[in-house]
Amino acid sequence: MDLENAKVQMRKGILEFCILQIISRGEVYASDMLEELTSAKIMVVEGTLYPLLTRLKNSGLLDYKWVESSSGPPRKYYVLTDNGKTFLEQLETTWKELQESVAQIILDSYHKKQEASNTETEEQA
Amino acid sequence: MDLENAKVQMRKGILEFCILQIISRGEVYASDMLEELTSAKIMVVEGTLYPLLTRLKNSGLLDYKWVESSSGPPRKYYVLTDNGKTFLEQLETTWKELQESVAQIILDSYHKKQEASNTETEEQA
DNA sequence: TATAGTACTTTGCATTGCATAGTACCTTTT
DNA sequence: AAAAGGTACTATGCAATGCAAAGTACTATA
Repeated sequence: MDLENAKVQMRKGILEFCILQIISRGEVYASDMLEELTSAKIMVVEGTLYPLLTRLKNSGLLDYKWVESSSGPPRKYYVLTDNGKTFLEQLETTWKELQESVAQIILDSYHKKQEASNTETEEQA
Repeated sequence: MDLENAKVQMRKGILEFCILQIISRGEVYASDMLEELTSAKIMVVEGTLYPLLTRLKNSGLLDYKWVESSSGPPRKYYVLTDNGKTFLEQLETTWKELQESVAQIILDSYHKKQEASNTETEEQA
């Protein structure tokens, strides 16, 4: 069982949320998104990002426009559609709920270990 | 783009962590794990849980023993191995880091929207 | 013109949760 | 005793998504 794989799997499913968040700041193109993610210590590769952007565009959550670049090839700048904004809010709620769920499990584990520890102490006394 | 699917995808990758957490409390069998997860609002089905338990056992993170039940068929009680305990700690760190990463992205989005908003105000003045 | 850098596209693969079907064991009912 | 019901576990095809890698396209520089 591989910690690196666990990190990858944990990342799955939240990237969509993170990308929509980043795009919600305003027009942005793929390479900048990658930098933002990396800056937040979420390492993602282009083979992941581009298909994801395509999926989101095809689902009507994103729009894009081509913008000529003064330092290389043209860039695809993405923005959220209204549907995208709505969906992002829903994802934010979902993410919060998930965090709370996990926190509850951790807290319950802590309490039950305390209970078990107290029980053992009583048995020794 | 389906919110329910997004929930499923967000769940992927963290179930392993949640299950190890639950088992870290002490011996527990599958149905009780399902109840604990459901109680924390993480809805998981047996077709997910059992293969996961098998994978964790095969990876040396879990051990189990059969216990006769007074109210039905025998049950498989799982416990963490030492490797399992170590790995769980690593997963807890990984989860925390992921939360922080997401929080940073959200915070950056908030700040950048603020900047954009301030810029627009200045332009109007 | 060739090379380098940048941006985007494509695709096979690995992993994992879901849905579903099925097996097995024990208890209760007929 | 046999059948039905309840509980626990097993197996598998499928969908979804991130990774790794290969490739295309555009622009700037050598």
